[in-house]
Amino acid sequence: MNIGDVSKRSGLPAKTIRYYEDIGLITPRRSANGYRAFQDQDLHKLAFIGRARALGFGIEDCRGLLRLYEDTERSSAEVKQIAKQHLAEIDRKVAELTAMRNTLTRLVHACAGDDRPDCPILADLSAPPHVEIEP
Amino acid sequence: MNIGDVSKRSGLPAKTIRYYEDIGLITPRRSANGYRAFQDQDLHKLAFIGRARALGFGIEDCRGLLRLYEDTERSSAEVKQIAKQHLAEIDRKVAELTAMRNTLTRLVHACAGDDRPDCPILADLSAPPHVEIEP
DNA sequence: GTTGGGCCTTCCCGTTGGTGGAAGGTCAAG
DNA sequence: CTTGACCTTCCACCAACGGGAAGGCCCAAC
Repeated sequence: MNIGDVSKRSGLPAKTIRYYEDIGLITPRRSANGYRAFQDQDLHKLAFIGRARALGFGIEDCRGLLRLYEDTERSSAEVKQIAKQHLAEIDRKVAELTAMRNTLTRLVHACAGDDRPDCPILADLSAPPHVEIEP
Repeated sequence: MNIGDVSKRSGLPAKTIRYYEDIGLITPRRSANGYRAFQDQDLHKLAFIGRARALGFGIEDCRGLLRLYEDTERSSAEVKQIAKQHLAEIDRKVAELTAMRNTLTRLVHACAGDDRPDCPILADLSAPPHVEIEP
């Protein structure tokens, strides 16, 4: 398989696949002409990485998961540990975004959005941050 | 005011303030010794940017908001437009993270997390993606 | 006067996870 | 033989800074 085939089958852009080789996630063989010669194993790994990335795992997490995947002596606890940490990070991000969303929603609702210059959004950004104590 | 004072008062790292000057968000004057000489106006702008950044606005949005802030002829509709687009982007990210969170939570719960190698998380990553049907 | 420490300056590299493009080699069809 | 679709490497770029080096400036203490 050439990189184009693998790209189609894995859903990953060829550039990304080359990048993954660069950083040592995969090590495809080479044909005599210098082209990368992918095997099913490589394709499988790339699909694995693609799914891990789709779940938001970082590249180093992917490397760790791949290593555990190939290690039949692994303990599921190691895998779960990585996943739990990532889950915590996601929760952190969701909380951060939700806080932004709350404030922004309030501001957007408070803004008339007409021809006049008066704007609660700019007022909020320019004012010293006033605490929200909404019981 | 030197950069250290402005850093303390605005809560932004000195590095960040220099960066904001680099990209043209602020243009502080210079003292004879080459030090940046900030005025209240600069501090005010930086605080504005800091609050906008805290709401997740990108640098270019900040530039736009700052321009509108200084334009007394603005219409609040322009401001609201930027905020609404940003809000939509936040919603998109929250939805994405929530989808990841759902899958990950299910997988983490399904994984024993013990000494044995059997792991539903790795199984899911290595298998073709199976659809999740939402009721 | 000079030494020390704490500021300040610019400059360049590193981050994350790739994407875009240029310059050039390879291969199969017509 | 040429064309076009592949493939290769290399270099540059994105956001939004952070780290650290090398050097200048300033003020107080000795």
